[in-house]
Amino acid sequence: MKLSSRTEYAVRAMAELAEMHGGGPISLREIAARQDIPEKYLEQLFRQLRKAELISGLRGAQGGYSLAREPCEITVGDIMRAVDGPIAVCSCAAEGKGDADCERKSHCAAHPVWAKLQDGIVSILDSTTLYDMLAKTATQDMQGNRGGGS
Amino acid sequence: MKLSSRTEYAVRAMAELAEMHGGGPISLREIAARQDIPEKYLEQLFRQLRKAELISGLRGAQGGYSLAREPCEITVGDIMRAVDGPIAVCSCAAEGKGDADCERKSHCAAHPVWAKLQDGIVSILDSTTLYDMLAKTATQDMQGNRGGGS
DNA sequence: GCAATTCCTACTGAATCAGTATGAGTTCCA
DNA sequence: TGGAACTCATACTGATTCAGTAGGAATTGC
Ligand code: FES
Ligand code: FES
Repeated sequence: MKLSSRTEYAVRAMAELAEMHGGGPISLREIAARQDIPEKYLEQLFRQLRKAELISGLRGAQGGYSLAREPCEITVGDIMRAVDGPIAVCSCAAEGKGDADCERKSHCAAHPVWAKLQDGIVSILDSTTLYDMLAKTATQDMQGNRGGGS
Repeated sequence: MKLSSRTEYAVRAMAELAEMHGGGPISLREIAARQDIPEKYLEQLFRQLRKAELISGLRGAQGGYSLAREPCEITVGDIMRAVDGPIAVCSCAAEGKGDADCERKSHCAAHPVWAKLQDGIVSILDSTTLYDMLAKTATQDMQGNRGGGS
């Protein structure tokens, strides 16, 4: 029940890209440096993001990457699926599997729970766009919960 | 973003135990057989569930396991934490970590998303009890979606 | 033409995970 | 009283996945 580093990195990098949206393309190197992500690793992720048509790359000197759509049109779920494949809480409750799931499913007490969990996760991920993310970091007061309780 | 087999097995086994709740203790072997889970593996999980005081074991011949509380008092979250440790969507957003998290957190655009996700997951897991699970499998009509496509 | 950059494949070392093996301690029953 | 049926505990292993690296080809601006 944990996010992969691919997802964590990819989302952070995309947020960075969204923040710069509108200007020219930004080099992978710059993003990697600003977010402290291994360059070569991020390169791999960007290739997948590009294949998913979330970003577009511009080769050559002065090249770089930029968003392929508006920030409000890219969700965290999109990013996650691009780098990690379909979202699946467990093999018995994955998205995009019409019928050929677990044979046990019909009489399994656990299945409705996994389905509900899957649904909850997907709906959060799919309803949060890059735009939302930036907006939230700007109005940072709701997160300002510091001062450890004893 | 996937459940461990520990969790999947443990929840299924606990559901089995809940179904039998009220009668005498049930042997691990029987549960393992009915749910098709490797015996020795399940034994390991049961030891953890016992330490977490979710079940209690009775040794010797005719011994076995039984729930240590009522089914409505045991949540899926309890089971999960018992076998897999604290629930943490990522290291930056784990439960029970007051302050010493990621240093990046305060200006990280991704963090609110992880926090929300974490929160959503935990609230589903903590609000579903074994009792709820059994009730849902009883009224199985909402799940009765069969008949292969094409 | 050369420097900066994206694009692509393959590899590796480490960590985690699922599952086994083995044996000791306990209790019921014949 | 002995043994069968259990739980309890620890340690090990093999497989798989994951995070990260290496090396190089193709493209473009200056
Ligand atoms: S084991 Fe597959 S649905 Fe429960
Ligand atoms: S990287 Fe830790 S909160 Fe975003």
